[in-house]
Amino acid sequence: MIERALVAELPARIGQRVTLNGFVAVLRLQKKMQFVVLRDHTGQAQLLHARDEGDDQLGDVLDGLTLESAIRVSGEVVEAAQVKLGGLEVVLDEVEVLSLAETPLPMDEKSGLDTRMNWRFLDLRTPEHRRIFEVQTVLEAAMREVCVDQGFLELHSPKLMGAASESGAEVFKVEYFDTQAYLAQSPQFYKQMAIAAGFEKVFEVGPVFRAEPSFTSRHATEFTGVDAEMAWVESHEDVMRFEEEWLRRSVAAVADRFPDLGVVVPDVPFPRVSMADAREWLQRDTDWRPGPGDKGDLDPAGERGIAELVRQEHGHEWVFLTEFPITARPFYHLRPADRPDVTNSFDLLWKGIEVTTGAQREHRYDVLKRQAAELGMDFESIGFYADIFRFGCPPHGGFGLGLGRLLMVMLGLESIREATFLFRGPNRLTP
RNA sequence: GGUCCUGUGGUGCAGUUUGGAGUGCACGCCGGCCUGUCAAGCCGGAGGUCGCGGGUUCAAAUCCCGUCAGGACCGCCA
Repeated sequence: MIERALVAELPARIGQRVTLNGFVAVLRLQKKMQFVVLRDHTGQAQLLHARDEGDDQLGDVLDGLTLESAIRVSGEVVEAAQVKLGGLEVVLDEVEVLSLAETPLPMDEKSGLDTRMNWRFLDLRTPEHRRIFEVQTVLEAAMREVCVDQGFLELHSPKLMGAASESGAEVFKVEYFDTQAYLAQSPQFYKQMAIAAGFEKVFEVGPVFRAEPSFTSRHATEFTGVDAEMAWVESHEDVMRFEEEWLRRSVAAVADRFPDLGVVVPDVPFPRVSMADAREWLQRDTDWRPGPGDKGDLDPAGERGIAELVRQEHGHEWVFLTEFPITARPFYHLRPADRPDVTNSFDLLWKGIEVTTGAQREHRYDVLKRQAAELGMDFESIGFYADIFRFGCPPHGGFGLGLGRLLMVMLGLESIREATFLFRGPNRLTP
């Protein structure tokens, strides 16, 4: 393979002949002077060719270029203070068109999000869009590193299931030979199985599937979930203490690597507000009121409202909402002995967007069975799940976090579609 | 699933209220001119079943009904 220079290295290679690979970002072809801007994943650089009067094959090749074509070029790197792009340019002696782009391009930087999604591979050539996934990579690596530091085992639980995983509602059905399978809505039950297996602390980063026709800027039918579960917890407070420190370190890793993003590394502990207090606070200090069909929790407007109140009072972007009423939580959330109307549970909001749900889980077989029955569920029919609690299961708790949502809030993106390599929603299965 | 908004050359828009020839703008595309451009510039050109189907009308991008697609908020959630 030809030794390839990257645009970012060019300042250190002035006076040398280099070979660059990249896309054609700009063409400014004049009669005598031809300028091309080449873009690789590290930056953009101006290429220059002064046309000859006579036979000029190189100039002819440049004349045939189109925007976004993939090219390989060679030439000398020269200092050129007048060049606005980095004060240097490459004087070409060789150009190879590796793949000529058709014209015109089906989208440009002004295109709407849906058009951009249709041509996502072109959209992602934009440096700012690529950046989202550079941030994701650093964020995810940091999350994994903290977990490994803390002795967590990484799980890869199955996504094909014989029975619906969590609530039993809104799961995708798929054909499975001569029977039916479901796509995992959450690794919830498998994380709990790992706890029963004595794994102590586990986490998983993987796809989850939701068959909910949700048309909002923060929902997807397939997204990457980051889940963690810990054994021997005293309450959900232990889970929150882990999560806030885990996030502080993970966000710090991003802020460290990408200082220009202006990401605020949060202080710990994060503010905590019980659901009951949050509702009271909102009704006292804002015009928020419970809507019809109120279940004792908050709607998105309430979540934005409480986040704003917390920001004013504590100067903090994050808030744990705790002690959700049992009406708003699934049967397996643990209810404290002294307050049977609430659960040892929490949501975590960042800038008013829900990024996490967590809880201490009910680990006592008989209690779990009773709570399931109260919601009209036959606990034992959920197959293997009931068995987890029959042969000694540690008290435990954990949480699930939406990676795309976290990125979306972190980068101030308008939609989770931007924070997802290839978005999947109710009306989008391609590309 | 509910409510509201939007579909007009390749892209992004204006035109729709008050019906009158596919009218306009920016970018892109094609051709010409152009020694240093850098949001290149100047001149010329091509490119449209106005999302789709039906209706009203002498006449529909424009009004009405249906339908499809997209968006915002709600419900649901991460």
